[in-house]
Amino acid sequence: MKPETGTQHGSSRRRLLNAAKDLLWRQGYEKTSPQDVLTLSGVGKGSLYHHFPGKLDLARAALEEVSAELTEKSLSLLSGDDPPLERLRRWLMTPRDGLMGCRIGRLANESAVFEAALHDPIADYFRALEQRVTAVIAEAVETGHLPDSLPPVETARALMSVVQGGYILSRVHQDPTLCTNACRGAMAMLEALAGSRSAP
Amino acid sequence: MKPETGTQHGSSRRRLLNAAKDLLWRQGYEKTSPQDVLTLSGVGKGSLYHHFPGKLDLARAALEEVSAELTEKSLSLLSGDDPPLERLRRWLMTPRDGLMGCRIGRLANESAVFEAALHDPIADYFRALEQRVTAVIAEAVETGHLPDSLPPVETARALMSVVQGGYILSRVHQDPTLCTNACRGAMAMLEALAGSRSAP
DNA sequence: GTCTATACGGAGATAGAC
DNA sequence: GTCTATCTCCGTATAGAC
Repeated sequence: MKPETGTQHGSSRRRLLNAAKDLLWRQGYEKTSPQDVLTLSGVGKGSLYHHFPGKLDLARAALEEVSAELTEKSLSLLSGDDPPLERLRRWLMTPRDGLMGCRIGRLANESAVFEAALHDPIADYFRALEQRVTAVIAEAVETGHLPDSLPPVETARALMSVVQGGYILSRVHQDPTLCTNACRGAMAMLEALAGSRSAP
Repeated sequence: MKPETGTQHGSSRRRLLNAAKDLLWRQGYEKTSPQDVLTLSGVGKGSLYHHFPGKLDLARAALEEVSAELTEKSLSLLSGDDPPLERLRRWLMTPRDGLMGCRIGRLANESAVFEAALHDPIADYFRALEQRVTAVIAEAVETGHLPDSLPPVETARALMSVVQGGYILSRVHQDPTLCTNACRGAMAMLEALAGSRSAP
């Protein structure tokens, strides 16, 4: 295991990355200044520009780590020997901090993301997640757990959107339960679809 | 009709508001500088601070207009004499510019929104929309167009989240069709639920 | 009401000592 | 490698002339 996990321990490079990951989550890219990262990490300005060419490169390195972590966690939730609907529920209903937002999706509206180097780690996460969710839905359809009128890819995108949009509802109303609530609504739809499957 | 609609026409106050509405949509609040607004509107700095105490107040006034416009448009799409599912479809599948994002929801992740004066117009829109979508879903359930295992509020929040999250998918992959795609997925779920209703 | 000129702080980065 | 001092530019706002 790596002992260099906290914001205040490990090499300067590691502390910068950990601080950047934290601040990118809490404030986003544009709102996070190099000074913020230095203050949180307890590192001097010289170290930052020694290890990274600039703010953008630090953010990219941080986001690559976040993307990998999130991908592993999400795919893990969607894996297992249990029925596909159960796996979907485990992913959809996993506890989320609605007020913080998705560590990756949170950045979607920043210009830097739209144009520059931050795009890749962000898109990678969404791509990997979409593939897996689509596969699980397809499996549910094939095994008769969901009606075959459901298009797997579109349905997967709808479910991913529920999660991302749920964060937005939580932020807008400053109510951490709304994200979970939206996911529960989507889960209710899936269950109703599963229930209806065995009728005819 | 009001002739003062464009960015380059009307009084200075109106031009400032129109420019601010445009830039808040395209860049968000934090990224938009007073100078940006002045350049786009063709107005001088003095006029801005004559009509508004500062950037925040200008943004709030602009967002109040956007919120009202969006509320009227959305509620209108959800109104009519046709069946509730048809109204839901009209709202869900209305054309959207995925790359631009929701003019209101786009701001959810900005700190200023979380803490300050911009909160009210944003929350107002989401509140009004949620009420209406919930009502239409409840009507669909009561009239037998959707199964009564669907909780109307949670389902409404899920559908609103699909729209908001769809914008995020579009932004992340820089593909304007993904937002529509996610909405289509949600619509497919609703239709499958409606279809299953008449079976037993 | 509208403009230009000016002020001040902080963002982002560099220089160079240690 | 890490630090402090320094630099430049821009975001935000004020002052005061017209």
